[in-house]
Amino acid sequence: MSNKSVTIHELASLAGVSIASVSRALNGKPGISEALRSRILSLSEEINYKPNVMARQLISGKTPVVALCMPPSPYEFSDRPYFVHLYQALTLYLHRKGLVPVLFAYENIEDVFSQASSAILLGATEDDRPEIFERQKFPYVTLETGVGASVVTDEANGVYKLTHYLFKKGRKKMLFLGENIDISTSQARLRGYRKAIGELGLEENFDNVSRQVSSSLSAYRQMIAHFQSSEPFPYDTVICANDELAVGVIQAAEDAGYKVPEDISVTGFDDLPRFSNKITTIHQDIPKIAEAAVDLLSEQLDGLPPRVVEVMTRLVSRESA
Amino acid sequence: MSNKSVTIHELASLAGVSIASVSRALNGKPGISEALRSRILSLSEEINYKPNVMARQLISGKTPVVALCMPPSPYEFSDRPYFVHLYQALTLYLHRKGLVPVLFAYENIEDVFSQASSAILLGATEDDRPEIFERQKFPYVTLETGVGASVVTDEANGVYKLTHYLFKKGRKKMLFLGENIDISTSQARLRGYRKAIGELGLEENFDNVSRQVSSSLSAYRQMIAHFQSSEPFPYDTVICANDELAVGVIQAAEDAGYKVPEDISVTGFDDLPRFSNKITTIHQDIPKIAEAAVDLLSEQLDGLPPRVVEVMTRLVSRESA
DNA sequence: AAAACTAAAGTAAACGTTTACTCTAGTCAA
DNA sequence: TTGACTAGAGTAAACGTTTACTTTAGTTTT
Repeated sequence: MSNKSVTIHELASLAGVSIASVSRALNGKPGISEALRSRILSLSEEINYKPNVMARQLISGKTPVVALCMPPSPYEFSDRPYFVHLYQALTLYLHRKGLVPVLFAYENIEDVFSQASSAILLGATEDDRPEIFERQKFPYVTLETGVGASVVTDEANGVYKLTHYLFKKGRKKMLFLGENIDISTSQARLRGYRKAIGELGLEENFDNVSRQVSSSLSAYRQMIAHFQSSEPFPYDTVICANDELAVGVIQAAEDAGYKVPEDISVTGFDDLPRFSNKITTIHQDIPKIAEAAVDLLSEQLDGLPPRVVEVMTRLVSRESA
Repeated sequence: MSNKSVTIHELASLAGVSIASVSRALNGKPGISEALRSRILSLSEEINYKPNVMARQLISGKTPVVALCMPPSPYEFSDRPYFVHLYQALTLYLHRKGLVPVLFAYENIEDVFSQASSAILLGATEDDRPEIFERQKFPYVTLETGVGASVVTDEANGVYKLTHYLFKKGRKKMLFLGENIDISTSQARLRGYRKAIGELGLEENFDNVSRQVSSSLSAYRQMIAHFQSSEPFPYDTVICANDELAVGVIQAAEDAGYKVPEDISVTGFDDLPRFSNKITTIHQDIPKIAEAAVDLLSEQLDGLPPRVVEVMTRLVSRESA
């Protein structure tokens, strides 16, 4: 475990060639035989050579700034805890790759082109940012869109498994509570619920919390209204599209005199640390998502064709269901 | 407006000295006369010389990573919209100074020492992170603590002015609604209220929302309870310690049949874009705060003595009061 | 007044790459 | 067979700093 990292010179002398050849091999530049190129590439792999980012920057004259483009503010909130965790993981992996993260608000999208050299788009499932980037031929990666270079999670499958799990636990009357159901990530979650409900032959019920400044508060008010209008409450389970909604639902249920999970089971989605001690939810592997996004971005910068990476979710059973 | 930025060579030849002398002058290194040093410094200022960050990094062998340390999660929420806006502004200014931002969760504080070379501590008014950093002699800047290198805002004065403003508008029975009143930033806001109330000879009333997963929801429930226990509501104004609380209070008031601002005036604090169309609030100049924090950090890295910078707040009058 | 020291300045190497330019040897056309 | 061409390799300059080392000249010591 040497502290000093290996340089292009060492790699070159190990391969018995000049540093120019190594550089050409590594960067896919012409002027080198395929035989030598692949020999250098595998040797580089073997001794775990990582090009020094600063030397590269110095010669190219620019810092590789990656714009972390936050979601449209009122639509999907940029400060949803899920996104904040993602910002954190992304900055870490970007830094490890020698890329410099800068956060950009949705409103400042035009600045991205002048101030950054690539971008990761968060919460871009519905807006037209991908088109703008496409038109500018600006390298970018999206999350959850599934087109171009994109990281997606098997959200639908997560809810699907959850619904089956709840059924096995004896739940029969399940309500799906979505938020901003017109955006595709909400729809994916709903789709998973629908598929399971169909297979189980149960009645399908869903309710949509309209976008508001506070998800928890909106869910709370909606559920309170529910409890007041129909007594007793006709469902034994509320499947929420995210953890914040679940928090509001649980609070509402308790305020209305119901016991969770005895009277009503409540589930979330995301498994955010803030709530993680209580809620049965579907875990998002945020570090893995971030890592995949950064890898895809590197590939974009290397001119490789875009691809879609899928990250799996995992059911986490806790006390709310 | 030349595109190419000026290098140390040009500066040196303009001054008629060698680049070594320039470097020494700029970095406060010994081996140069005071006369020459100040001449170079002022010339450098004049032609707006900015040292190339990448060359510096290359020679020093390390990237200047700045840890953006998020607040303790359950205590002050790392995803409070105020902080998210701050992250954004901070990454921008750090990048402009050639520093690389990486977000760190409160839990990962130990990683900071191995992965970063300086830090900005957000929401560090109560926890012991400053002490840890002090002990490690690790360069850092805090927000709102007022000790060491720190950016503070005149929060108390903001609420003070707001209270006077409301009084002028004819309001007499004002309730202050704080959140986590044991943390110093909440206390500063309360202090401003108290001072004004004392001067005006009014009755002092304050209520504290205990920390919960959702500020808006907690405020909402607390106000609903208020409305139910005492009818009619004994206050004509609710001064909230932040915008999120105000959202909950306004919603609660409307649900309880009160009109805002006719029956009850409600004010916030922070002036976050998400709410900015409606709420009378106290504006925080987030870009200026971020810039000041980054400047202080640079000074720390240059070995300058720590100082406290104060950023002013501004009353923004809108329709909720 | 010469030797020894020292402060202030300059010179050049180094950091780890990329790339323009040069060299070599093999291939091809005439 | 020779000259022109070319693919594949090497050499060295460049990017903009910092810093170890050297030089210069002024000051002190004896």
